[in-house]
Amino acid sequence: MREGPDIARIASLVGDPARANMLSALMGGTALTASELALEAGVSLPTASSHLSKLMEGGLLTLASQGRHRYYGLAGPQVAGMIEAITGVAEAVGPKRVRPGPRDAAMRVARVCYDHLAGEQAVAMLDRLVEKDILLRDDNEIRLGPSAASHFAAIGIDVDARPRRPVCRACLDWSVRRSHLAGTLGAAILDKILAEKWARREKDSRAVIFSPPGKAAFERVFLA
Amino acid sequence: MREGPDIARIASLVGDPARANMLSALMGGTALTASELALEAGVSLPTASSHLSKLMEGGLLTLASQGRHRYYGLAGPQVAGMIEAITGVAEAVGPKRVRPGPRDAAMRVARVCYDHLAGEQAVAMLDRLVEKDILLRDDNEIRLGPSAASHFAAIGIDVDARPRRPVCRACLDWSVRRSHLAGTLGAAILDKILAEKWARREKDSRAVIFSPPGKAAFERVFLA
DNA sequence: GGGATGCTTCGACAAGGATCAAACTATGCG
DNA sequence: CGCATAGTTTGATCCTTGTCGAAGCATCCC
Repeated sequence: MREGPDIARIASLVGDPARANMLSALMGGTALTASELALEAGVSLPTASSHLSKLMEGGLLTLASQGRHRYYGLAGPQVAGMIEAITGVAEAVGPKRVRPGPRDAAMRVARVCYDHLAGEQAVAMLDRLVEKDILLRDDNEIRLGPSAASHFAAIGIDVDARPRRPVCRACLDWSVRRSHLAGTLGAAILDKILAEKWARREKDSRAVIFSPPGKAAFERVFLA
Repeated sequence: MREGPDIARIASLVGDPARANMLSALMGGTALTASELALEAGVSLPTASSHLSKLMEGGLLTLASQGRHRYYGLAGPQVAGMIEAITGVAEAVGPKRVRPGPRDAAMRVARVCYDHLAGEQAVAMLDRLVEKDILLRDDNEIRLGPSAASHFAAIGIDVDARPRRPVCRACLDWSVRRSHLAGTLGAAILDKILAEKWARREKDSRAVIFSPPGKAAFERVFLA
């Protein structure tokens, strides 16, 4: 018999369809209320509430009360990474759709992963940043290269002013099956993409749609 | 309601304690028989068999029949990565022991991961072997370098005479969160460590305790 | 062939847990 | 204060699923 971290407990929390849907919905990065999550999961409000308290107790969610609204969000990037990993396996072993829908295709190109960018574009970006030695990659650990501070400062991102979370993190991409950039730097880059209106978020989806000029700008800055 | 990959299905497969124990047992990369897995999970053989067929149907395992033995193994590195991610979350949110016991500390330094060494020592060893180009690492794939055969022959390990399983494999370490060496070579190295009495196994635990001279010898051979 | 071993299937049972309606608490608004 | 909205708790129902004993296949060894 094995001892050690109770992985069955965590996995079974994700293993209920209603809870899985809630967690997927929260992968968009924005915190949601209990009723929104109930709708998202397709269950009644009491049922949703019960699930949410279980997820809270399991440490997978955080709660921010604002008046009579209670906003639930993912507990952190590690939880988001786990959901991505599970999604990847589900995608790989799941029934192959004969024809992936258009939204599906957009998701593969670029999507939000908790608070940063994922998908082909994101994987390409990390590759390029490592290739240019702006970031230094060692296994799953990513560090800033010597030129990182000045490089990101030039595009308005201050890599020093973000103390709490790790600046860089590798996050496995379920569609490409390689790593993309997470951490505060990943979050800051997504912020910039949206702030500059290079891309917009698809309503009710994690897909991120680049406009043609936005795509060009993004590639000039990050893939050049 | 969400559509997309059925993550609840996959997570619920991992979400049963018996199945979770089986999957943890398979994280070493060694394929195991149904009876071994039943023992590992602490359930009867019929129960184990039922779980195994579910895991197979879910695409999480592969099966290799050899005569009347049927060896179950993880379906691939992606599945292993998912287990690792779940383990990481479980570790993070799990009950914080007020004071990690001495055995816990020992486990972090060195432990058995089915048939090879894991923990800080093992991660350091793989790093060093790659640094010296004895092993060639490419993301999660590890191959023998040109000098590998002679290097290991010098310490009594024949890297050629082990056909069945892959010689090298990266195995993610849950305590260090980086890779260590699995595969037949990893197994052979652990054998040597125990045969030379550099270390002993703690009773009823996975911890591996080095004696002071044993530690020095290990470091001389593998970390120099 | 016959017996032993490894494993799966069948059948029955028990337990856990997901679900919702209804009642209850809390916050906001006028 | 009174009413509306957001959310949780309680209780009852029902169904899924994990569990093991016994029997059934398959493979190996003598």
